[in-house]
Amino acid sequence: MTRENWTIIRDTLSDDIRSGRLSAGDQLPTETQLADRFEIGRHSVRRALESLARDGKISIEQGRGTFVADAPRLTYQIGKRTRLHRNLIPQGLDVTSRLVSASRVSAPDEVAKALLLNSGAQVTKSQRITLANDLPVAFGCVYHCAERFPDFAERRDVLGSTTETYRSFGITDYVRQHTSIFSRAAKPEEAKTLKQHPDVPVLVVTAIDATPDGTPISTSRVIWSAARVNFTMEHSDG
Amino acid sequence: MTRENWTIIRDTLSDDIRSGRLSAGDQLPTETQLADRFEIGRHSVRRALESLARDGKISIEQGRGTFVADAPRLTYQIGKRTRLHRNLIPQGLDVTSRLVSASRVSAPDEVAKALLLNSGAQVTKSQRITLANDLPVAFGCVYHCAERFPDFAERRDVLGSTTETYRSFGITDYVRQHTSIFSRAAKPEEAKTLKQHPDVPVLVVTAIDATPDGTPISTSRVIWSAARVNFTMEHSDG
DNA sequence: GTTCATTTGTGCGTATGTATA
DNA sequence: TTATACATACGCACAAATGAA
Repeated sequence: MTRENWTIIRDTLSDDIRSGRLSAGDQLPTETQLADRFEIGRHSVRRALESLARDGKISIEQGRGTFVADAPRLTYQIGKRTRLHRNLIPQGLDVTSRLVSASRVSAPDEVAKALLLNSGAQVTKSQRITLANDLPVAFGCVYHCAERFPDFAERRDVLGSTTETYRSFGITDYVRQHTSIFSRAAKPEEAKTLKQHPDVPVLVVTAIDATPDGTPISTSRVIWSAARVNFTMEHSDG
Repeated sequence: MTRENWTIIRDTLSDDIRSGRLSAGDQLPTETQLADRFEIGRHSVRRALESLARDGKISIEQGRGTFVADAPRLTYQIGKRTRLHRNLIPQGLDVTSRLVSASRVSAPDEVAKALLLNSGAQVTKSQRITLANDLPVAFGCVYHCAERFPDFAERRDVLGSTTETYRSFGITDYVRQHTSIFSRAAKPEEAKTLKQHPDVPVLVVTAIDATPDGTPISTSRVIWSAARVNFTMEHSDG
């Protein structure tokens, strides 16, 4: 079994990145240059680059070039008290979360079920995107019961934190009740939103938050870049 | 922006599978036949098939052909009391777990740290593979302190369950203390072990189990097929 | 056990489209 | 507008794995 051509260049570049011969943000040679240097076809070069892009090691940008990725994989802790900012800021990342759109819709079946509402009840839908050091890492939407939280998205945008927003509705504490995670290929729009290569998969995280007595107050569905996140869970009470 | 060729065949086949026009286990036309039928090149066909394989919808086997996947995505519940069999049997899947190898090694740094042992302490390493309906879904290894659990792997193999094995060591209860999950591309051997297409990513799950008083008793590192699993977590105490 | 047809895997050359600066 | 660099696409050849004759 002889070594395949494309794995040679993949491993060479991968080593160059790990060892620091290529550092974050550096531009790689063009595909044609790599093909010439390694004396292989451009198809093989592209295959190697795709493989590296899928692992988040490089970023391929049409018309510009190929660059060593500069975003470290961030750790996101899921737990009973999942809080975005407490979670990500300690890693030295500049984390921001931006409201993309807010609307009022009749609840899709899964949402109604999660929030214990009648099928088709009115809910608010807030779409948000989360960036770490200006690079998107996740985006998705949160649903709230429209009757109880009529202007959740707007208040959240003004107050700057989910915890504060709930407080403004008289809810002093809330906990994560349920989380599910699975992996799938990214849709083209998702790859674009996350500014990642179309072949990088995404992790779909569905969650339900509730008040401490167990009443569900929100459900969310967030698409994470699989190459840029690492989930951890502590199963104690914290 | 016109539609790309390869996405047409991907979506056509994907629809055929969803609608039941192609059912589990069916053999797809050969790549050449598909290229002829859709009047596109074989490269585009292969690209579409790879995309479907990455999502676990089909299984591509060199020398045999391409088949509609017949394994449903299983749900694995992670929680304070994670138990393999209680977890997977209710889904109507025939779940088996087989010991691949057992050995005694000096603990790698991460293992020593997780088990609160001195660096280089002796630990037992059991490698196991888990199958659902005879198809591999995960494989990995569990480490135990060699002093406290000298023959864990062998006892586990005889007794048939982890819970029973711990009981034989005088431990009547244990809980999941910590879990972490991230996604990466599969290594070629991993793809082979999981009998999956080389481009399907894997989810790496690292965990620490402990007695209820918080003393760690084992740490594990399990590679899951990203296309065949869906993790869920309940954050209550159960 | 060997040979052979079948089917997927790897690889190269080439042409053209599209995004970026 | 132009040049550059990545994206899509086709055709062809040969390698490697499988299974049946």
